[in-house]
Amino acid sequence: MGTQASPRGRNPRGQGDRLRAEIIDATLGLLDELGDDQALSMRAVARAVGTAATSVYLHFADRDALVLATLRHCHDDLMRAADEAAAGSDDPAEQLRARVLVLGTWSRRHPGLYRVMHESAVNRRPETAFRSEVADSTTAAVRRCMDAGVAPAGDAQLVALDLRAAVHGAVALRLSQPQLDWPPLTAQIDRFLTRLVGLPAR
Amino acid sequence: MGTQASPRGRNPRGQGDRLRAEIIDATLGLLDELGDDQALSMRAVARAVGTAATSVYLHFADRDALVLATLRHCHDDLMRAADEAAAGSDDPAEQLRARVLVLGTWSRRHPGLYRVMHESAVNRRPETAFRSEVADSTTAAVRRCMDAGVAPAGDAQLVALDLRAAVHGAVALRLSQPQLDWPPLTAQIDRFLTRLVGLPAR
DNA sequence: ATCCTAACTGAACACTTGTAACTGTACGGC
DNA sequence: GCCGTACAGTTACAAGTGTTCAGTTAGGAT
Repeated sequence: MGTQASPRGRNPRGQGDRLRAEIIDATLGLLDELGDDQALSMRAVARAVGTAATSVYLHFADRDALVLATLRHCHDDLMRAADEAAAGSDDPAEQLRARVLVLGTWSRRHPGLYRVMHESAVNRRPETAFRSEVADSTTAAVRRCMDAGVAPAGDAQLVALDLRAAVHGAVALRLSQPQLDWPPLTAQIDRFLTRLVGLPAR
Repeated sequence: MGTQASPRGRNPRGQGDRLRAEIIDATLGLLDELGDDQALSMRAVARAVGTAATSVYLHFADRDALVLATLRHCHDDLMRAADEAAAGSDDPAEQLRARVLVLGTWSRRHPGLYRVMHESAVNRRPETAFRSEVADSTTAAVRRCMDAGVAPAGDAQLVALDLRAAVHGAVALRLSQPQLDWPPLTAQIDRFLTRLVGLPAR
């Protein structure tokens, strides 16, 4: 329980940011366990890092700032994963599929973090505008499919919204009731790609 | 702020359960405001009812029991609304549509409660098995569409799951970022009914 | 008028929380 | 040798939490 890290030594002069990185890292872990940003306590973060509770305030103004910074970190990681997955193919359809599947695999690897990113009250604050990047990249991928003719022409933004909603719903249902046994997510996502976007069946 | 109800008088002899109903009612209101069952405090409930904090324990063993009872109440209300809506038509397609639309309108009327019902950690407990009733009723409605020939035959359970996921996703996205302006939910649900279930376009 | 008991209350325990104010400590330059 | 400063820890406070326990009231039966 008392996941007290080894008594950390002080950082050398120029590297005061090292503690900052450790704090964000610990916060990522805690948020993933908790699945709720409101349940995160500064003291728990400090305990996990092995530092004094007040030392967190040297790098983050308050709890909200810490959560926000951590979620931004999280978001960048998710975006990078999506971009990397899409880079594996030249086919726009495969790129869209890869991009969407990343959401599924990422949510399985970091269930709590996925929940915090999508359900937390922080999303209602303007500082989390970065979240729209994921939406925009999906819309762009859908549009490329239409332009390439692998998907019927249409309102890319609306189609992308339908796809995002469906995929998020599929993921969210699985996260909220993990004790049930769900049919494979990948097949469900493929159905969404076929029926909502109009990609050819695999 | 101090939503202190009028100093309530004691209930007559046989009607001790009246306080129980008032407590559940207050809890419904608080959970809808908070959108998170972990943020609910027994003292806040007591304040809202206008009673002593300890009196809550006369009717509920602990906080979890109170939340569970409240969610069960909530669920019954949702099911009744869906059944009533479906009773308005004889066409299985219209019945399915009405049933699904109820989820949308209910979520708009009780955003916080919808979130608690779908996102709360209580869902991972076996006592919330009643949640599957909503899923089952949707599956049955889909199957009736297939049997009546208004939807192409197929795996009703799988189709219903796709539909539920999509609708829940559409609702959840809107709830988690209400500051964005979303296209109409009804039209989106109709697209889902057409493309995922195969109902004729309206 | 008495008593029983259902219905309810107040005070208290043993915490946890965010955060401000203060107090060190060791390293690099002088 | 000295000292400023970047980096950190200690102490403390006021507020809040779930829950328990020992009462206290009042309505109905005797």
